[in-house]
Amino acid sequence: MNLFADIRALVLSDLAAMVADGALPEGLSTDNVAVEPPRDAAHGDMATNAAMVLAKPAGMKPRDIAETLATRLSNDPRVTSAEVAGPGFLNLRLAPVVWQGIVGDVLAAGADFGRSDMGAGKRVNVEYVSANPTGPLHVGHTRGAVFGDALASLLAFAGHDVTREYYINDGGAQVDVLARSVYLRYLEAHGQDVAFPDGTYPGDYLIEVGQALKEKVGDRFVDKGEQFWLDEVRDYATQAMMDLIRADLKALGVEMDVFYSEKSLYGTGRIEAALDDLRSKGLIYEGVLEPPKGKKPEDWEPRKQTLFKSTDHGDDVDRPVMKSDGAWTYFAPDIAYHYDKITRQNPDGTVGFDALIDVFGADHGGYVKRMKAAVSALSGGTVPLDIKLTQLVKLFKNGEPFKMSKRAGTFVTLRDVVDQVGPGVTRFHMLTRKNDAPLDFDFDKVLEQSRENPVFYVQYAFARVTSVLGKAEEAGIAVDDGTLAAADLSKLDHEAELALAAKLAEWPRLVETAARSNEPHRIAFYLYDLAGTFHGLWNRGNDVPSLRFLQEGAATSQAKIALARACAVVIAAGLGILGVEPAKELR
RNA sequence: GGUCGCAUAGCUCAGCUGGAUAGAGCGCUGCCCUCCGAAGGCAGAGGUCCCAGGUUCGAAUCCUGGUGCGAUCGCCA
Repeated sequence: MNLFADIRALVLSDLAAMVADGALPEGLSTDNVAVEPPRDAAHGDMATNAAMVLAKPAGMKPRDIAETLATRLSNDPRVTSAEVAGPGFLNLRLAPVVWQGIVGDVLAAGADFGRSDMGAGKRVNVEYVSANPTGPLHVGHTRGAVFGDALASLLAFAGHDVTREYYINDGGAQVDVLARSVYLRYLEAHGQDVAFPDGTYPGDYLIEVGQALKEKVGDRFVDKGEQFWLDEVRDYATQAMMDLIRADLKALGVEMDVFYSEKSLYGTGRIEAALDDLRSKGLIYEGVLEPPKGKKPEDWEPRKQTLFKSTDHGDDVDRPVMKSDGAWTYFAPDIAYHYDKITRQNPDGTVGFDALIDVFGADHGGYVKRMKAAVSALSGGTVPLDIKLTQLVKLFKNGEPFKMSKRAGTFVTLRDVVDQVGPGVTRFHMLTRKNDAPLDFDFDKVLEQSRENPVFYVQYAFARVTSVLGKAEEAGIAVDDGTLAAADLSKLDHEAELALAAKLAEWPRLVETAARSNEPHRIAFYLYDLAGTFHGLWNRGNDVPSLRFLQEGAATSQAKIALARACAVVIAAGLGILGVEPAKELR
């Protein structure tokens, strides 16, 4: 199904034949032989570097290898020409029937076109969002949520067995702060005048939580010491916040497989177990850390702490797992959590995951090395952990920067964004940048209907196809996918039509490269590119009537419409990975 | 000071894990609708891929050292 892989296989089999003939020495590695689309389409449809890769180990001139290989490749019916170019590139041109076949392939496979078994069922855990349960999700979380979700879908599409997971930070001091803040709102609900001192959360979203708490417990906690209510209020508040966050995620179309509680690690011996594992490897010790180089913190003083020897696994300094007062640092439960990911008993009897991915905000960048060190140590280096950082989202309104301030109550929540522009636009736009590049989000521009706006441009292509299908049906032409797949695709003989089919042929390959690098944004860019090619063909129909999708005869129409429909199928598949609903019409 | 990330056209950004003459959108210049598929399309100008070395058939891409911007740096998660 992946045309590039097919042609690569052809190249490899011809190389093997050359070895059998004595035209090449035995034992050459062909791992680096690539078959790729050439950067410049004028060079042909595909190019291979085989001759250049093999020249040195074979002790031969690249052009000599290329000449022989070219002759062999030309014998394949799919190849219409094979030319040696430059230092030893081999440029291939493929027969129209190959491209026409792609259209049939797409229609036959439908939404599964491009699905890959590259992942070979490997179990991958993608952890994302993991926002503190202290309030609604804001824009920053939104980007992480969109990115993680699209990445998870991408990996699943590429043949991985994916688990989407959210780590609830319900064990640290911040949920105590939450509890105290809710308690204040609770007193307020009882008619008391309350002030919110520094270190509490004054957000309005807690008002109704305080109200609800009042309805639940009455005046039982009023004017009582913290020891009487903290645990219960904390549990109640955390629960309420997680409900809020779940609803936020749902509004965005994100659904997690697992919510994992940090709190569940405490008092159950699981943190101790994880650290024992490290201790047994000689990686836990008591010690005093050096002060940070350069500017010394004002209040720095040497302290003896329990440390994890993360420097043995690539970190720069060892990291504390226990504070000087004997309490765990935040790092300790994180270690235990990742230990759980590695050793977890799965329902199907397997243990743990083959690979872990964490999606963090950029402000957690300093945390990457120690987390990788921990996973490397715990798994004995067998489970790779990739950590993707998502950069800042800069908000704009009408081109003007939109300042956020938690204190002034002008911070923008996920709900604000989704309610204003919709989940689809939000998701697509958030994926129009690499994860490690800052992202501009302009509330007005993302809704603009122009080529400048990739979301619109891609949706518009899909809508145009839908419109063509509708017109065809009105004209009495059958356009169901089965009929279209069986159409006489040899009628697609124009260079512009074949170019569009060739663009479709890139999709399976793109899925694999995007998945390999954990970069879902590539899907968005591809879709924009594909939409551009489609719109280009559509517009050439203005000047060249034979390029229009609706033609006089039903048979010709069906062939042309098959191409359009194939575009729509791939667009829908791509949007599906991004979590965006294709639009049948635009208003 | 350490660490991580980023640096590509006037602007915003891609660049398919090392390939050929580095791409797209916006902006700019010039074309294309009395109607039939123009919320669009075609063509053109525009580049020291931050700098200096290195690796090799070949570097925007990999390595080393710089420069600039951002994030972060032991009892906050």
